[in-house]
Amino acid sequence: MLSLTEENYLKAIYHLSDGGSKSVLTNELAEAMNTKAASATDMIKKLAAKEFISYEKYYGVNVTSKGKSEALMVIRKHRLWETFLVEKLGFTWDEVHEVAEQLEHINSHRLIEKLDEFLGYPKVDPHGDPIPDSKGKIKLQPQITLDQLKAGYHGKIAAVKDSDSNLLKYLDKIGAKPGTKIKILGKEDYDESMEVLINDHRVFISKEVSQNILVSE
Amino acid sequence: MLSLTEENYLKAIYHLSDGGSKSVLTNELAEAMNTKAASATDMIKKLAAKEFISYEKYYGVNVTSKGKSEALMVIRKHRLWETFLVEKLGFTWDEVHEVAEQLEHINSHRLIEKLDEFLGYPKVDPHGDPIPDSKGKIKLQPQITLDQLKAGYHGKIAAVKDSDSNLLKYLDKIGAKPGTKIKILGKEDYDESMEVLINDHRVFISKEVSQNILVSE
DNA sequence: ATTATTTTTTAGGCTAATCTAAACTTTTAT
DNA sequence: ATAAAAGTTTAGATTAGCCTAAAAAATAAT
Repeated sequence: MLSLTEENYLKAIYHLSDGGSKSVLTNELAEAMNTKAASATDMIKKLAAKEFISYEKYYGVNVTSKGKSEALMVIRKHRLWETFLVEKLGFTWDEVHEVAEQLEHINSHRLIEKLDEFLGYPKVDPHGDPIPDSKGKIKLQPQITLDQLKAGYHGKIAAVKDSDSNLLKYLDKIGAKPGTKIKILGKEDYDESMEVLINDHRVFISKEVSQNILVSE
Repeated sequence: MLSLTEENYLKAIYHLSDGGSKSVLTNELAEAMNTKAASATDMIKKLAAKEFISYEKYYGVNVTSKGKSEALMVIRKHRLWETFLVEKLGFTWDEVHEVAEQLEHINSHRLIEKLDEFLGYPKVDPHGDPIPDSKGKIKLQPQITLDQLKAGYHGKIAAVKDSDSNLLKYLDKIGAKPGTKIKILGKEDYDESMEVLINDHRVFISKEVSQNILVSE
């Protein structure tokens, strides 16, 4: 059984490692957790002792398969709760993250299965991120950010990065929700800003914004 | 802001003091919290310093009005979550306590108001206990336990004490739910066991059980 | 290839919540 | 009214998670 803090560290490691595909450095982790490197080292040792990660001094950490499934369960809970907050309680998608950060640590297998059922077994959360199933299986979507594409591209918004509430508010304002069709009308070479078509509206977006929009097709 | 542990101690003090109407002794509190008296003393000092309780050495603690409203908010959350678990997720009433103990510590004013709305502003939880409103107002029902009454009494089950899951399972089995009519057919002087009529069924119950059934009228 | 810089780890301390054992108060019993 | 018992508090340790400062290792720069 992991403590709340251990769970948060493990989740951060999982995300920073892109789902376990690369190793994570102590400083990266410390920054993500808003702590100091010394604290991260302490926690790394603890998680390594419990075999959720593997760790070679000075060379960073890797998530074990045990760690992966544990992290995926936390992510499952987080995303199911986010879905609940938006679908059932009428939260806007920029409000949910903080609360879901708390709810994801509630420990009850039965609760999460019942919640999943209540929500109708959703496949993605309100930001378009896939929800791992009860076995921890997750559908990794091809993650291309909009900024990597050229004028003329058209496709669908698959997801948006859910880090910052202000960004989410802005994306909501311009109609950039998962599922919406999007087309790049033009791209400025100088700063990589672009004009896009969303819901028949022409919008100018900066590179900073286009980096946070994930598209498919 | 209270820590999770402080919140739990305060809630226990509130309950042990019958909503603030009597003082609570250190040992009582320690037992309720499954800790030792020394730990209870430490926490009592902390809560007293923060003015949630008043405390005179060796003579027990009393909840302040600040403490009362804080405790009532925790109880509000607990009972709303219990209602959610039963009404929306299909939990049985004997399963909810443990999970609600965790959920009651989620910190989000908005969440609890939205949840209340989603549930249709319920007045009582699945055990029949009143739910404090958003201002902390609670409707104290006349709390008479069945064991204090005599043969011939008839009335309605107002609530059941929700301490023990096994007791709740048993009460469910004999049909003793809040709202159900109940009549005392006979009472045995020797051990105060009684025969009662619930839903047209005659049931023998021990004093231990009748002490956990609260009736009204 | 040595030195300088950056990164990481270790050492030692702090706070919250717990414990045991000892000291102190209050209550009960003779 | 004093001694015994019960209850409470204090003193001193422990663990988890965090910190700063110093030491050690890896990387970069001359």
